[in-house]
Amino acid sequence: MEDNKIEAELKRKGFKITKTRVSLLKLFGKNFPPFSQKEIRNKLIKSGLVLNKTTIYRELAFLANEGFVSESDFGDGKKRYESSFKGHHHHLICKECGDIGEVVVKGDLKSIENEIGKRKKFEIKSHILEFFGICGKCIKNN
Amino acid sequence: MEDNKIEAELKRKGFKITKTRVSLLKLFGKNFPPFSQKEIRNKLIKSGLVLNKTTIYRELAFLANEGFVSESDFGDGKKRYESSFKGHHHHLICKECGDIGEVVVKGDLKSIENEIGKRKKFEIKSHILEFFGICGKCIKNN
DNA sequence: CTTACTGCAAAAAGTTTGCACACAC
DNA sequence: GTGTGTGCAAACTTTTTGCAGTAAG
Repeated sequence: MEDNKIEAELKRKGFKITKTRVSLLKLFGKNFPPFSQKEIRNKLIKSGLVLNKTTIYRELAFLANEGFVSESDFGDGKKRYESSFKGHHHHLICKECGDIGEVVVKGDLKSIENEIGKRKKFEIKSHILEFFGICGKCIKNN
Repeated sequence: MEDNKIEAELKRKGFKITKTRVSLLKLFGKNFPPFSQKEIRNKLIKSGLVLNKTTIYRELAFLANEGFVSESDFGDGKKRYESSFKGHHHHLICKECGDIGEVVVKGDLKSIENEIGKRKKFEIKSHILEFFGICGKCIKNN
């Protein structure tokens, strides 16, 4: 979805087009990895914007609620945010250099979930799945 | 592994058998779900022990480091700890009642990892995988 | 008696809240 | 002008650190 369409939808719902909102949507448009509030804020500051961290937290929560942003968690005590329009994917987190890659897990996971659902009588609605290891670059450098 | 063997191994390595250590190992022996530091501490307090939270954090980190405890994260801002001797498994977290079930995901995940490793040139060492949804009990009650 | 372990208080680090003010429309 | 959005300070939650004192062996 392009930014204009997003803005139109927000307007239609009675929300306003503010500089925070626009700058975040723009940032997320640029093929952004899942970044923390702090990283996002620093990016914005570098581009000349001054925004309070509270504002960023609130706006990220808002955009997540509206379905434009998705949250992820790598188990290191902070939330990460990225565009929802990338489609459902998981991450490859390099323990050596911290680099974050994306990976789409093919149908297999769905079938795992179906099997578990039946076996455990549990209706699975969502999941967290992240992979940790060593990226190609770091394997070479060893 | 029984507690006596664990204690023997710890002793061999020059560590001491303290009341904190013993009480945690006992607690984890009893088919315990992944609990947070606070929950663990409350359990211990109910059983008559008084332990400082710092001590518990430190001991959990120690036991995790020694391989007796494993950590998990459900993306809600706190770590959870359970016995390593349950074997590798994942969790079914009910969004309705908070109940935590366990599930062993069969070989499929390994083959997914192998496929991703080749496709992405990434050496996968570990993963986080947790499922969220509605448990059988809560489905009935709706 | 040695050194691993513990408790306490304080600090970090991430996130949330309350309230007065500002800005979009 | 109305209601959404923002900034600031302060609170809250989880986790970590420093250091003096305790206890296991």
